[in-house]
Amino acid sequence: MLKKTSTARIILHIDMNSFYASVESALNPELRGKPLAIAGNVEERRGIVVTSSYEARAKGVKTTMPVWEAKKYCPELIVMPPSFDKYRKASQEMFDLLFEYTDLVEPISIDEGFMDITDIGMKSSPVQIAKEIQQRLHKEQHLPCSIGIAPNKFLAKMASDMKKPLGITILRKRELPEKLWPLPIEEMHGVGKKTMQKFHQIKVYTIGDLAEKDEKVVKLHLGRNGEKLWQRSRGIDDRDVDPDAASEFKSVGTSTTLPQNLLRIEQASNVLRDLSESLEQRLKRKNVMGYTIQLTIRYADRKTITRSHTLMNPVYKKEDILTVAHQLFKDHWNEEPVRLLGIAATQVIEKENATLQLDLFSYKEHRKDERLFDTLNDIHKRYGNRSIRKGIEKKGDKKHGNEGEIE
DNA sequence: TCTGGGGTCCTAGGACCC
DNA sequence: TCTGGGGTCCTAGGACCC
Repeated sequence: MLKKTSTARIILHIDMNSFYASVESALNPELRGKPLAIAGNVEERRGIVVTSSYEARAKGVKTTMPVWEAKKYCPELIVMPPSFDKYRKASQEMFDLLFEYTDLVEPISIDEGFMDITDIGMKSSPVQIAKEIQQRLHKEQHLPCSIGIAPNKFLAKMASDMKKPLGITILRKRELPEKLWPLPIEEMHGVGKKTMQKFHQIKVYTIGDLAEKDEKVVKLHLGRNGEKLWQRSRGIDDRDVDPDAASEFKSVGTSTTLPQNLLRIEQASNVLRDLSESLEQRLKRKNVMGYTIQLTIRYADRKTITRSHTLMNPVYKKEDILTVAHQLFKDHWNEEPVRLLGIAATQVIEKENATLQLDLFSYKEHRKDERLFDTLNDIHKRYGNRSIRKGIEKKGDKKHGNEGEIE
């Protein structure tokens, strides 16, 4: 009997085309066939194109382009603000359809995901399955997608990119020299501007150049990331399709580019209050709490700093978030004009688990020192995390030694 | 008077513990 | 007399992706 690990896998990468624009067109047929862009606050400076229809792209409209520039290329451009609730709903329906085929679906973002169809390819071929999925998404939900079929995630992802919109591309290992290797190195998933420059320095301009390079040379110049990319360029990628991977949030954050640069602490306080409120809403909806609050400040020159503080107990309430964020701002703002402010909760934990751990913690610590229930008040007084712990340990030692310990 | 907002992962140093 | 070595947590920044 063959070992399961030695069996070649069949992985699909489903990539929705111009997702936000497609959802708008699906819901409003009058938009179909027209140049459409989804963009943020059009009046203000943050108005940039998030997604555009293929009709708009044909005129030169590109993602991240400011709206005024996009309109220069395409005066008849229809510009709509994003409606994330609609997109989330459409995304849910899209993934529901994928889950009809297998449980091995891993959502990667709102508009793309992997499927492992190794074990369902008996009755029909992988291409037939991909075609059926593509046609059903198109007919039932009016949403176009491209699909890549390959023996691993990396190649499936590269394959789905090769033909858009509504493409289906198979990428077999033996086809790498003619299909993958001629591509410029910056088209490789995981290679951005900086990594591209590093590759150019060692005369790597295509994915094929990388595949043929000595692994040691690549490692020397690019470290572990280089090693990983070298493997990928040769079609090696063992990562599993993990349906649970995306369900565990690691951080939740919210940020805003200000209409005008901000100069006074009172202005910052108002913005931070709004951000804290918005973050509370989002944490509530996801049913999570965070141990660490992180503040982001972007200055007028776009230099960006992050400062964070980890708490003894996870928080989600806007008052608690604001207290920490405000303190971080006071401690670290260099008084130069601020372009953007953001607050994120990291070290995130599900609320039920948090409550459970809080109870255990409280029980355990309560026996040592009642004052622990005032953790957040302590933060008001600008206690650091460590000083709180230290203070309590000392007190506990004096009072009862270690007798309060459960473990 | 370009360049949003949501994330993830990785690295690296210092503190601290054993 | 000279300072190990492994492990974890916290913090900050960088790179990348959609």
